[in-house]
Amino acid sequence: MPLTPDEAARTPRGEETRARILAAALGLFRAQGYDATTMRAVAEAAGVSLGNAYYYFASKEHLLHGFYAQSHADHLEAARPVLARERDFRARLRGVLLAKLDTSEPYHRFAQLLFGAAADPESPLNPFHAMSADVRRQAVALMADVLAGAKAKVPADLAARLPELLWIYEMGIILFWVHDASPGRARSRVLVDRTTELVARLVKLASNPLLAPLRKAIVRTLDDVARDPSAAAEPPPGGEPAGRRPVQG
Amino acid sequence: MPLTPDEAARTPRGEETRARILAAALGLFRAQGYDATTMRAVAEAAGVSLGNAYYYFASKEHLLHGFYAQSHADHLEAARPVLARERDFRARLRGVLLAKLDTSEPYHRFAQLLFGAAADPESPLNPFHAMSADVRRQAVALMADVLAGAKAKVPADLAARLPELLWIYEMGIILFWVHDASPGRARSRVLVDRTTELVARLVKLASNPLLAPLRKAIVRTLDDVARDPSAAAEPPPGGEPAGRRPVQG
DNA sequence: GTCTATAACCGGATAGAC
DNA sequence: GTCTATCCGGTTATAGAC
Repeated sequence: MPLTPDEAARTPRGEETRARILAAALGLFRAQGYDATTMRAVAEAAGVSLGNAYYYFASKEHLLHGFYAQSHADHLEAARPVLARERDFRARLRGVLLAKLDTSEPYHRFAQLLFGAAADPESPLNPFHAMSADVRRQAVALMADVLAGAKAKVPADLAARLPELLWIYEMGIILFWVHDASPGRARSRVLVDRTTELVARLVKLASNPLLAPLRKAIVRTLDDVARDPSAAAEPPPGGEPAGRRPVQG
Repeated sequence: MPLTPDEAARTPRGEETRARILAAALGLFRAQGYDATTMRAVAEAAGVSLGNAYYYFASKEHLLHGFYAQSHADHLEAARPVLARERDFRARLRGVLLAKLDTSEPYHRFAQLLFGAAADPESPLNPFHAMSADVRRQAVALMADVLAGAKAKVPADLAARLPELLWIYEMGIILFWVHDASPGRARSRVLVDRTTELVARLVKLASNPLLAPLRKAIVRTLDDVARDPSAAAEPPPGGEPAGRRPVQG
């Protein structure tokens, strides 16, 4: 049973075929959405057989994985100038989030689906899931950068957790954006505008000695809880379980 | 084209058949999960034909709708004693959330799927979606009750928004719970324990005059944003669109 | 209006030959 | 690595019975 060469040895030709399939899929997803795009259409557009498409991507969902990577790369690129220019925490945060919305806009319809898959813990696409740990780490790292490059003073205990908190906040923004039907997603941009200011004020408040007890309580809770919330059952060493996702979809 | 009698005229016999199908589905979902449960199996377990099952439930997803209703009814029931007994805000909130976890526990595996569907704005199951507005309203109403029955003093502007905020908080708890693989979902219970205390402290702080400007800014943002975040395109009056969910799934 | 039975369509996924 | 053939299950359609 030759499994798909997900991260495994890749020949140059295989690599090219794989890329062609992914590109075809992303193009169709963007043009028609996810459901309307059949694996058969993807295969045809890529000029390969249906079976061959499945050789490279174990399921239709796995094709979405390529989207995450692409999306984050685009985001990094768009955020670069902001991070280079701004030193104010709020300005950095705001710029990075708006960059996220900008780069995601062409995929708005499609992103809804992503969020659906992302909420399913069994899905390999779930950002909490081990397989996507990489994507999540990178997103958190970006928030760490937002913070590190700012002149804001943040208590050490909070600073350790803040990037993760900001990432969760970013997820919330994206969730709103996904549901946002306003023209040009204007309301999402307003939301970023408003809430980044609030976040900045809260972070500033966190240094207030009067609020130290509360801050410490919050950080302690985070510490206790942050031990990988998705520490799900390890996959049995040396092989896939008998059926993949045997129970839930 | 006779459509399914969703809210429409129901004869007693039809009502009974409908209930039998739903019960069969919920049982199978709970026992085997969603994917593993075929519509054919549901029909067989309910003692009806496949066609008949589709006569009552337009799609497999629609069966999930029954779950929301059942789940909330169970929650209300379990929360009743707590709400009758406790007057302390934090105790009420904690009791209600733990009741939610308790009543949801048998459906833990299955609930993951629900969350997947819930994140999809096109899905009729999405709690933000109009079709489920009812379910959401009820959940928010429960939180309003948590607040109203408590002796806590909350500034009026915040009090108006707090039930919704608490509901979002509840959603976050559920999201964590869905991903919680600890035995007996112990970590989720700890999370409720810890965070309800933090929430109570925050609510108490909200009355502090020193923090009034921040509170007002937050409430104003909420007011501006709360104008139905999912005000998606109205469905064309007088009929279903040509294809349902033509683009996204 | 409620229901059965059956056949068919469609698309995701798999098996096994080349 | 790639293909063709096939399976499986959600969904639809039809035709008719109570």
